[in-house]
Amino acid sequence: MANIQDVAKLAGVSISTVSRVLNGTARVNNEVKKRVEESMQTLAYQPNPAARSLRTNRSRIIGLLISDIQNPFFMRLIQGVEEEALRHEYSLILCNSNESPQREQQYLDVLYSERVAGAIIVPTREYLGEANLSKFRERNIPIVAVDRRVKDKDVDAVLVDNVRGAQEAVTHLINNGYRRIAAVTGPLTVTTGRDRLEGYRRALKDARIPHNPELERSGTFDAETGRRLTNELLQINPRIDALFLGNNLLTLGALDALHAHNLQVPIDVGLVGYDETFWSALGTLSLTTIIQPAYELGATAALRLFQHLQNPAIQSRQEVVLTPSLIIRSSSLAREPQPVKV
Amino acid sequence: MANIQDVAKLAGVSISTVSRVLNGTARVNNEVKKRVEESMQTLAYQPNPAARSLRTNRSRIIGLLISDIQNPFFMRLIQGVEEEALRHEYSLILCNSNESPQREQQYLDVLYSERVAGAIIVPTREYLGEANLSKFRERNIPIVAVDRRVKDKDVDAVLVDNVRGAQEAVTHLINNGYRRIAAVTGPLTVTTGRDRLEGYRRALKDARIPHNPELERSGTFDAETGRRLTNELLQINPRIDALFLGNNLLTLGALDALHAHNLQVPIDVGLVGYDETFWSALGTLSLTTIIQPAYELGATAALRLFQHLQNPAIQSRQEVVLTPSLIIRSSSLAREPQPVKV
DNA sequence: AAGGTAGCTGAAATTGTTTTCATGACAATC
DNA sequence: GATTGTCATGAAAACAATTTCAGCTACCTT
Repeated sequence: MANIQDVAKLAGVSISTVSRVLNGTARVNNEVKKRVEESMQTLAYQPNPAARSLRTNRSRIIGLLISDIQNPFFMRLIQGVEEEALRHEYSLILCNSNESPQREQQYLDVLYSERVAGAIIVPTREYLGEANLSKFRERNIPIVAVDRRVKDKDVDAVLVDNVRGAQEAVTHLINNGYRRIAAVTGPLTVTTGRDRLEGYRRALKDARIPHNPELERSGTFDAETGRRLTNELLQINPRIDALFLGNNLLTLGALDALHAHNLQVPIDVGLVGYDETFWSALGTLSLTTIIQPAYELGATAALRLFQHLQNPAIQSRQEVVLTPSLIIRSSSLAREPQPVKV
Repeated sequence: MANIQDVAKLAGVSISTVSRVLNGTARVNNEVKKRVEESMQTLAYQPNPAARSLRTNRSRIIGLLISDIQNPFFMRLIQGVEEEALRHEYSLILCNSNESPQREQQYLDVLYSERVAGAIIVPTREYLGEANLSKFRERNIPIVAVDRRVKDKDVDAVLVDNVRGAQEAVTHLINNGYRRIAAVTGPLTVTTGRDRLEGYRRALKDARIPHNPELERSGTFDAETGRRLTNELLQINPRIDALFLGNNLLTLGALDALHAHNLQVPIDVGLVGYDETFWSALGTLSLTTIIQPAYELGATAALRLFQHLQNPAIQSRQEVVLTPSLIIRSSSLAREPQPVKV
């Protein structure tokens, strides 16, 4: 494997000059430059990233720490990050915290000690912790939180407006005649759980529907939880007439529970889900859902990270909020529409 | 950030000794060792991976190059690799070729120049090419192909028995009274496409059902293709009575096409899919499918890779073949069972 | 003609580790 | 008592790049 010396020798220059051509850090005579470039070509020279990052204390790798690799939503997000990284000629270290703060911490340590150039994180908790942040800050490694906000100061975030999404979803149910609307949301320790519950409440409030805590359930973002909580809700009398689900996997479990109870969607129970996914419109299934721009979420976070990398001087914290949209299918359309004035 | 010198100074030894303690490459006096370890503790010392891999020409990172990050099947596979990597204290660079050989090549170059310790690849083509392989071989970077076989010599592979899976699926349809069975499979340029078609043919042959090329369609592994090819198959007279699908996304498209034609599964058309996934048993849907051990596929490939890394002397090529299994649900059970003797 | 400057280039230091080679201490062998 | 061997340790080289500093032209200014 050719190294910078070989290139220098072949081109008849010093390694400094080769380095300058490589990085464009200083002017090099055009002819010399050409000769160097030819030498790099013929030797198929590729700079050694280890030597580089040893010297510069920075790699061409960014870390992506997500919370659930099983969730299709995050696959889109990963893809967004990945494509943007490819475009900027960075590689991507993928880490999966599995919603476990311990594992998240473990991976933060890995990313730190690997000296990644930057990190994009779907946090599992409210704070990443000043201990972590100051370590990264000290080494000038930017961090961008994505999908979920953290309370730490100075952490950039790229989010979707969850309050708005949920509010829109539930308002849609109300406008279509549903009144006893229950909600199954994610953990209240993360903004995607809390904000969507908040949106649900606001929609009810705006429509002057009394708030009933019994109709609110929350738990972890998985199908089993969706099934369990939906089962609980279905025990309640009088029966709920609609269900708002806080993410795609919760929806999956809810559908299962409804089917087990022999309840038809939307005739017996209206339904609006969160996250557009493979099975949203599959066969007889036709779910009204909130679409999140998952790909854009990832791509935007990556772009923000690269802004930091290209201009380390940027200090200001930035919060980008993308807008979800409602796609109306039949799972929410069995009652007489009864728009409520707000 | 403390470096090895700081540790050495604090412990009152040379850096060589610290290195020896760190790597266990030679005996160190117990007391000295203890002192060194304490110093590492107090300084929160973490070895610099860049310096390490510069010296050893090997990183603690492995590359995973998959062909479609959107497919839930690969998510499970990724998770298998990721957990095994974590256990061995390796990080994972994730690359997504998107079934494009160009992008695959691009990423192979990235992995090579990043000096990954090893690579796990879901190939998009029949050959990785001797040019690539010899480069990796020269630097002693092991490669393991996963899910799909390549024809190159000396590439380890971890596979699922696709012929067997498909054969089992189609035999099951036959045993349950279906006779005009069509197949929609993936691209014939990859083993997961070709082998499953082969399994389909063998099942028919074993049952002495005449082979009808018109009932075989193949295309890329996505829902749109599944829909299109199923639509084509539904034009044929007399109508097919069952459908075998070559992967999860093809199944998704097929279900859509059947629904659009107002055909009921399994009454009008029996169906067996490939890959167990979120929507296999969702509401009224109840798909008989071939389950692939996706997680094990990834974990096994990673293990094989680490075998190579721990013992670079291993030369022998190994092909591990895992066994798929059939899970019977109602999508294949509307006819009178008519077992065929084989 | 002397001095200053802009533009290129090279030598050498630097980064943090692993690894080779050398050394000294001490025990075992003849 | 001389020689050999083993063990623990340190000094220094090597890895491949970036970066600082200094030097050398060639040209311009006064």
